[in-house]
Amino acid sequence: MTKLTSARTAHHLDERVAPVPPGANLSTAGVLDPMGASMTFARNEEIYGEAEPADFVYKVVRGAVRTYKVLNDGRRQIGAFYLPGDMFGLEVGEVHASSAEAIGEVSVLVFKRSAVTALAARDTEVARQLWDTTARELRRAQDHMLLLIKTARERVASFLLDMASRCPGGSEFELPMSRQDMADFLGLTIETVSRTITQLENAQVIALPTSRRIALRNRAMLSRLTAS
Amino acid sequence: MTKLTSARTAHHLDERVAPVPPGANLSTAGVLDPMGASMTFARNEEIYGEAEPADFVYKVVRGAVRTYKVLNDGRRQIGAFYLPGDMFGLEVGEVHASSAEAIGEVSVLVFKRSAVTALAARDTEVARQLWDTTARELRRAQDHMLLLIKTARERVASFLLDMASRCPGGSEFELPMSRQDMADFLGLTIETVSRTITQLENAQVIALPTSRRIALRNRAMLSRLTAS
DNA sequence: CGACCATTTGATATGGATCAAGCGATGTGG
DNA sequence: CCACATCGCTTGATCCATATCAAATGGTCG
Repeated sequence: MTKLTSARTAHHLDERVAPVPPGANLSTAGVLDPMGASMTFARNEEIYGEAEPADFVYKVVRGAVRTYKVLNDGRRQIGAFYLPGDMFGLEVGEVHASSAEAIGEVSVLVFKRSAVTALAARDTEVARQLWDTTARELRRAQDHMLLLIKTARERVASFLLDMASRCPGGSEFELPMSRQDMADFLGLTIETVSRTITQLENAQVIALPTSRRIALRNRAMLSRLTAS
Repeated sequence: MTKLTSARTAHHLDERVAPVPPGANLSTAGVLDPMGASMTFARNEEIYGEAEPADFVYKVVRGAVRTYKVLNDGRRQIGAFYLPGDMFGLEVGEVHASSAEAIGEVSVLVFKRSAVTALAARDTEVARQLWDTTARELRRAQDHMLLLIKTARERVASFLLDMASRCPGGSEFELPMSRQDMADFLGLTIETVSRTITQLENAQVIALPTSRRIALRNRAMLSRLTAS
């Protein structure tokens, strides 16, 4: 795992974050999107920190984001990766449960949480969608727990299939994150991740046009290696 | 980990599950409780299965419940233990994300999900509480992920402190679950759990009046062993 | 008492971590 | 344009925490 010593950067949102009108909704269509302020973050820049006030909610427009928690000695667990179209940073409590960082250059839409929850108080449908967003995160977290009891090969196989389904490009796609990020997501070391990927390549299950680019060669086999 | 071959029992709720009147709420005070039907389950009895329709929501009255998921080869990950006062089985989607079983003899209150969500559609406060319940589960799951990257000793220490805070009796309490359940919750084997507990006992950090009964002797040390 | 089940303890094996070095791509300054 | 530092990734050698296999112990209930 990585040992982090953490540097902290703060961001202050200007007043361009408009109030949200009644009647809007949060669906994938992004009806809310025009209400959000656009912001960009540099590679490895912190978007928010764990336990900081959760005043904003985010939606990825371009790039990728990681959320994570760290133990007192710096071991890091990445809880999730967010890709374009994904929402993150939504909390019910007053503070963020994890930290969030830009993986590469990232642009996001930012919404005032108070505006979103105010809208939910008036519109039942919006309230349901907020709840649904949290429930989806919960299911993801539960699946992640299951992943963390698998073998290294099973974890990597599961991860690659998941990324393949989320990245544009079908069976060939670009990983937005480093091997270290993958390792901290999967609960493995960077060396184990690297070796496992090499094994899969040798077994013709995948190909690696570049180290960040994955081509699925035998999806059925990969699926089998997943342990469901 | 346990290898399960799974036996499946179904339960059918009689018509004593009453509709929920507007104005009630879900707080710990349990204003909703009188609306729930009481049911009991025997040791190891299934309460619901993964992917079954999530028509009911439950609240533990007496005993303890485990929720879990299994891999295709039977490895089991227990997602959570629910003790008296805890709510479980609440889903946003149509089906349960995990299975649930009674650990010992358990009695629960059962609510129709449709009644609860109908209430939420009329009462903003109830809607917020449902969302909050899911968000609390999410935070728990995120903490659980973090636990799964710790060492065996750290996991066991974290677990014992968590149970101590949730069980009545302060620094001496009864574990409701077997070593196997603990192992499947912690992502360890039963042998490793047992040995680790023995180590903690030898180090005078805890005492074991019986194998199921834990007395915390040095909470500060246990806390330190937690790795935060 | 005797059977059964949960738990502990012991001996050994192993998957993944750790420590260490090499390699290739990218960028920088001379 | 090239020497060379840097960074991300891979590969190799060894170690160790935890799993696995096996057996003993202890508590519970008929």
